[in-house]
Amino acid sequence: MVISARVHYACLAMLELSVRAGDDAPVAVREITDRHGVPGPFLVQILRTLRSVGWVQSIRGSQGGYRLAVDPNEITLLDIAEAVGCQESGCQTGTKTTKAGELLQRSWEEAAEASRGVLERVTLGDLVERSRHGDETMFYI
Amino acid sequence: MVISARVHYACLAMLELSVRAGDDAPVAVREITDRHGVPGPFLVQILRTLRSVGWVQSIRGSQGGYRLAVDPNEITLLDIAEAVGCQESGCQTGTKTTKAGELLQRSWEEAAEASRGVLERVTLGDLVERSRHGDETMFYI
DNA sequence: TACAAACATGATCACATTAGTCAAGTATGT
DNA sequence: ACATACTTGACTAATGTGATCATGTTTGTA
Repeated sequence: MVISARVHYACLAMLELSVRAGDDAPVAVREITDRHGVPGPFLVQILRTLRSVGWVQSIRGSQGGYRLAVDPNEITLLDIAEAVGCQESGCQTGTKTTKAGELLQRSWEEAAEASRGVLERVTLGDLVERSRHGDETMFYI
Repeated sequence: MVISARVHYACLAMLELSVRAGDDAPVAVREITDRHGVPGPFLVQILRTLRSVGWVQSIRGSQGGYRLAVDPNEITLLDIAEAVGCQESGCQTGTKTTKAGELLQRSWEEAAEASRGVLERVTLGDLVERSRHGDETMFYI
């Protein structure tokens, strides 16, 4: 599970749209880039992807922008990461299939599963909640 | 935590050297590449790194090769991954420091920590053990 | 209707990393 | 001496990522 800038930006955008889900007016790309310092044209690329999976809706023309098209409680960080494309750490090398190779491969998969497990337990709704309240939770070490 | 081919190969080599730690003769690069199908010159590069951190010893000349220089029970997969260099998924983007950005960053770190946790609980000794016995353990889902 | 705001789309680029190769050199056992 | 095997440094090719640009289309508003 590699968290690229693309994934980070996508989550920032989805989070911003979640926070402003109740607004009448859609959110312009410009507003997101200004607030979070995300490069504009790059964010447009990412929003296109998010639209193609149906999580955001775009409104064209003047006063246009983007709007969340799903329930923030139904979308997890893992969903977003997978949607905008993060390479799985599958590590497909041309190694012969040996016992050692299999054992290692299994460990890599367990590790990947562990991090996926964390990300699939965090929804946009959770983060909106945390950003509004004091955020005293977490760090259950 | 990205598991690159380099990391995979490094672990294969360390595992092979662990299994044959009791042998009199050192293990030639050629033997590892033949057994596991790892590209030779690339493995040499990796072994150089492993030697620089003191985990393997090289014996030059005819009948030379490599030998494990540490206790297999003291080295974990995480150690090896970090030694041969795997990029941390720190995701340092130029985003402004916003509440949303911080919350996300914290999630990325928790996810990375989870996968590191898995890898730091697997030692070379464990894998040697598993490869010798039937390997009925694991898959604690 | 004209215009500006704002999204749509496709092409393109620079850069870093990764995987892998090559060549020339050095050490050592037989 | 000679073959084996490690040493070292430079080098290449492919890939992915982050990012930009130009051009087009839609739509609200004066």
